[in-house]
Amino acid sequence: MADTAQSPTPARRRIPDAAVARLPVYLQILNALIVDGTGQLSSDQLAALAGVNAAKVRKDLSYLGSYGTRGVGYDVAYLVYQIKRELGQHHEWKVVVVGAGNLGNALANYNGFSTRGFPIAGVVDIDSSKVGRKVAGIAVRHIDDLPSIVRDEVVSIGVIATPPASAQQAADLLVDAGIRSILNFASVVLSVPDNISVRSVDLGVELQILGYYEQLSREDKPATKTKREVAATCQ
Amino acid sequence: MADTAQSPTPARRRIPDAAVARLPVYLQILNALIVDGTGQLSSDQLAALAGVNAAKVRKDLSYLGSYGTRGVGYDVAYLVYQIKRELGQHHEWKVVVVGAGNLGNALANYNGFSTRGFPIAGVVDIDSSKVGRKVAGIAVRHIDDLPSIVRDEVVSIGVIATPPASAQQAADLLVDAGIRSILNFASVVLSVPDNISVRSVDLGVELQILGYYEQLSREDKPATKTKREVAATCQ
DNA sequence: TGGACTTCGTGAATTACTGCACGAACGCCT
DNA sequence: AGGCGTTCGTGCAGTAATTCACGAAGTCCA
Repeated sequence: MADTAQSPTPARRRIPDAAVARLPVYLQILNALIVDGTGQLSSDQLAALAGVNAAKVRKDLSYLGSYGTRGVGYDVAYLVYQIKRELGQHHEWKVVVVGAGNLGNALANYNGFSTRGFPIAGVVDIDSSKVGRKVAGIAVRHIDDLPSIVRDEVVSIGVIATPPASAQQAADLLVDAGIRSILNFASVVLSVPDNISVRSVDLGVELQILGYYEQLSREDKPATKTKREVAATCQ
Repeated sequence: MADTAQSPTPARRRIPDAAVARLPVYLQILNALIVDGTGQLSSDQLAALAGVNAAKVRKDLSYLGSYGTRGVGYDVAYLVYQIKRELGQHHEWKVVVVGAGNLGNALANYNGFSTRGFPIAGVVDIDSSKVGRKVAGIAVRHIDDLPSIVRDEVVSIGVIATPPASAQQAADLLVDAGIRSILNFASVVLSVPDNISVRSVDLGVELQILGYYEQLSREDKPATKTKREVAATCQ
């Protein structure tokens, strides 16, 4: 998925990476269902909502323990509780954003962070002219303050929203400040120590992947279709 | 994967999905090397720069054809040419952005789109008060104009940068307008016909995945380490 | 020219993930 | 209480992806 990522230090206890990546999606769906007042649902229903196979849902959930009821399904609220526990979402993880440009701005203003348990402890930038400016109610601070922000606010995750040329430097500073989990939006491959987790989201890469499949489908259509391919493509 | 993604209609000709996701990364690195004046490089070197295994690099590149020279390595410029060909990057794919909020703004201002062959043909929003405002030199248009923009500008890819509640509606409109590839930044699972490719990037999900591994590493450290896990975690 | 050295390309082995299929457990209804 | 229908949990087979390991093909230099 989302997918472009350096391997996030798979210190795997037991849950497969692929399942870990799906649990937050289930969680998101279940949270929405709670608002709707849904109390129970089956793996079939959840699978439909998540756009995956029902067996996969059951297997993914089974990594958490046996929390379903045969003949009935899963209790939504309880499942939310268990997924949160497994993901470590029972307490908040504070986030610091490096880079107060367009993207940093958008990220700071993005509600999804704080509402999903990742409050923004600070936004820093290397450009002194940006320091002091307010972003989503938070004053931008100078990158030199990074170590003290991380220490004082107990920040766990660093988000890199700098231009590509500064991203490695930002990563180094985050690591020096004691951060061990980095979400990188710059389109460069970061070099970090082995015990640091990095996930990279590169918008350009995502588009290029889409472009590949777009091209593929265009090649397929006009050509005299090979049966196999058509079977896979058509609805 | 960037991970979080609905399967992008794998109408696979031959290249495995996992390799398709890595080719853009290689391309990015190689483009930077051209600027540096590097003419040749080995799979080992490229692997180091991409943070992957050398055998994987060779296998990925072998899907393009046999363009390396034994004993020497790969010609950077030629490799760039071949990867671009395979990814369908020899011509540009136009993009339309739906949603002119914070994220839409950041995306429109993001250089990586146009410089990597994905020029923005338009930005649309449902909110009339935003229509006409300039975003990165482009005037925001009303979402009702979407079909004509897509038709007139020959747009191939739609980017959804709306609030979650409007994302499905945006997807429906994009599909109706003839778009078959969608990059979704809203944190909802979109429901689209089978012949449409969707990739979803959910910032919250990315953080939650990081949170999981962060928690995992914290559990491991203080505990009396199981040898296997330590071997996997330590540098 | 020939031998030493490098590096690619790829079959085969390994590992990870998916999806099926079925037994087990539960609720409901009579 | 017992049988019926539903849905979970999981062993297993199949598929996809990764990694190893080695032969083939090239360069370079004496």
